[in-house]
Amino acid sequence: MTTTAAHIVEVAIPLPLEGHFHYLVPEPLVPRALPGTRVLVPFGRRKLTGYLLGSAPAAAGELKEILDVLDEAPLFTPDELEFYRWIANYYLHPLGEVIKMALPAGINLVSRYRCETAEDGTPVIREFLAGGRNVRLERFYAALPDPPVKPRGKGLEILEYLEYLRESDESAEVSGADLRARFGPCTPQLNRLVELRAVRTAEHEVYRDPFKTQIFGKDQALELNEEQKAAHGRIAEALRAGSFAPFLLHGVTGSGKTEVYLQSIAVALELQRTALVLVPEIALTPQLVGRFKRRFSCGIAVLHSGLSDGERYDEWRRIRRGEAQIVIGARSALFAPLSDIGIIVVDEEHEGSYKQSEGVRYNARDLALVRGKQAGAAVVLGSATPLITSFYAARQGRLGYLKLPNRVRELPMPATQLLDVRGKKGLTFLPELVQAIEENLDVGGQTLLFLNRRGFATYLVCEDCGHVMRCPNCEVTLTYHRGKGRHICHYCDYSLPAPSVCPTCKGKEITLLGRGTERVEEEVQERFPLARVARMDRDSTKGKGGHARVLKALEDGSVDILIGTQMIAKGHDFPGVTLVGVISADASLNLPDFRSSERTFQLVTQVMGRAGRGDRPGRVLVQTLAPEHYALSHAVAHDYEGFYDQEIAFREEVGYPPFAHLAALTFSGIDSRQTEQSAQEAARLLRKIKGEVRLRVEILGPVTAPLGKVRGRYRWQILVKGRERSELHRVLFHLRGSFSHPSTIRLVIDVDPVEML
DNA sequence: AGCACGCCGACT
DNA sequence: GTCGGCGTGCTC
Repeated sequence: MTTTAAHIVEVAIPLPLEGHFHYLVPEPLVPRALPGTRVLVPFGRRKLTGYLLGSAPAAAGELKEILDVLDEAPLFTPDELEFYRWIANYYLHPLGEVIKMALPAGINLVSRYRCETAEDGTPVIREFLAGGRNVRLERFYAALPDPPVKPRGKGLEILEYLEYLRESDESAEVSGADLRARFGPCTPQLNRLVELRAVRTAEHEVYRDPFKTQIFGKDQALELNEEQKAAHGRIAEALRAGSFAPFLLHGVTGSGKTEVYLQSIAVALELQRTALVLVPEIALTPQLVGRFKRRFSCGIAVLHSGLSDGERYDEWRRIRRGEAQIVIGARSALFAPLSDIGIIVVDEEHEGSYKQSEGVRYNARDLALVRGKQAGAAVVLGSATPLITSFYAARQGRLGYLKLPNRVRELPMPATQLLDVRGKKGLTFLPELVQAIEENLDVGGQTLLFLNRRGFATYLVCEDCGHVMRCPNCEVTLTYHRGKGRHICHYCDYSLPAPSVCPTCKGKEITLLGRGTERVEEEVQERFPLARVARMDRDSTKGKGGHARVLKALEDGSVDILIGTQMIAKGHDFPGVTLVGVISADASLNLPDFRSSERTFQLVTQVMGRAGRGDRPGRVLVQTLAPEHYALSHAVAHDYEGFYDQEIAFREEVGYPPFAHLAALTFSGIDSRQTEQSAQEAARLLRKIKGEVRLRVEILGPVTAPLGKVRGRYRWQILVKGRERSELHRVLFHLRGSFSHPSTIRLVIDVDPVEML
């Protein structure tokens, strides 16, 4: 046995590189070089932070030595590492980058170079390390007994205050920031007090608490109805059993899902376990955090991308130290360093915002199941309109199915009606909708008008030659935004000033076809001049608080009619809304995406759910060119089962399996001669698939010819959106004849992990 | 990702 | 003559 063998470690580097690297650990660092710590390593001619994975048995070649161990204690546990490895493997992403993404931002050291001028005037390049931890230290003050001398003036006031505190608590300390808040600027006085030995001082780490100044009241568990009790009972039973148990909580809008979450979490806490709650958007966290703070007296941490690096790091440390038992946040909260998780809630599990689409591409809804499995936790996927995938998994018995078919407090579901707009294309509102809005205004109810198209006109046609204005990059039609006075591409943000001349015939007459929210807002104002009208979409809510401002106006009743895009469909609870009008349900129905029916059903159901949540019943009118489409007919009938049955049948028929989030293509055991054939077959299949496709391409075997950008890699993945389909064809083209020996190419698609657990 | 090495075009 | 363009290759 050699002594050095034990001192070889495996290190993951946060760079887009396959594989890990091995280093020697110098003797003095051995006790500190634990798995889960960050280490500073020489890498090429740079110094980088890597993550120590564990000891390695032996390694070939010359090894470099670790320069330093950067942490006193591991940042991640073996369990967490296992989770990171799962992610790296599933999403084909380097482990080092996965770990970096999972840990709070801004704590890594990297070498940088700086040009300095030496004393003799010659420039020198100095290497230094940038980045690093981000702990806030604050100075605390406490009175000492029997001060030898007392100052006068403000100094005396401060001293008397500190002495007063000391009487009730020997160890009472006050931060400099608190003293300055109380006494105004007083740094010189404080320094003087320390100098006089009347006050002692110490530095402590402090947390930056995003909710510090808010005061929360207390509330109590609400009475559950029968279905809520049944759902809660099954979750509680699973928690007591203590093993992995995934559930789909299918509760109609307004059915009280949150109360089920709260009471289930209470059970987990009683069992001394912790809880993780994921919400789709930052905008929804404050509302929910308030509700949790009123209900629970334990530590609650919040994690989302709206926090500063410092705040996030502080919340992370609180969680790691076990000072928070509940974590609430957006998708990145999935990586909260909670120990012994008992329950993971994924609220509005159907929301697309659970997908991370930059860097490590992951879906927090999927990974919640994986983390839950590893932790032996209950995982509750909650939604009024679950993913087809989830519903299918529930049917197959892979997810426990918990149903809340009724609204709480015996509120009825809104009365709904489809309005056929065929042959009435010029009208924004059919007479029935106009009348319903008038009636609703008369009785003082609020109205939501939903249209999933921003801007003023969505289709710009030249009167003279019929040319349609399109984006030169994306081929999509340009949308006219009256507010900005520009023609804008909603795909890439390319824009032209308006009014524009026709690019082909230089004609000046451009007809504005198609309606966006801007035009609907204008029409509503013309038609209902006395109504107070507001608009909510990406354009009208730009900047911080824009979103909250519109919602506040709706809440306090200063808006009668709100026009908006899907933003208005999301989980807000406004008791004053009694009428919902869908201007056109067709925009989302005709998107080139194999999930357009699913999306439309979800969107229409969600927006319908905003109606009648208060004391008065709600009414919904849906205008469409396709009233017999099953997504719409089932939505307005509140017939979930019917819709899911039909959609699952459709998926099976067209070959988009209902257990896959994306479409599936698998090619295995292909040798060089079959490659061309398979590329052609893949291209043919891909033409049939609409929407987004993520392909994992694995080549097992030697690659002998250049493969464009992917040369030298044996595994990679490509995400292909509709308009990038040609990019995939290019890659597949490159695959042809690239293998001198029989190889295996597998093109695999994302499958819901619940199918694999 | 960086950073070096290397091999060709337009510059003081 | 060399400065710098980015193609290619490597990092324990």
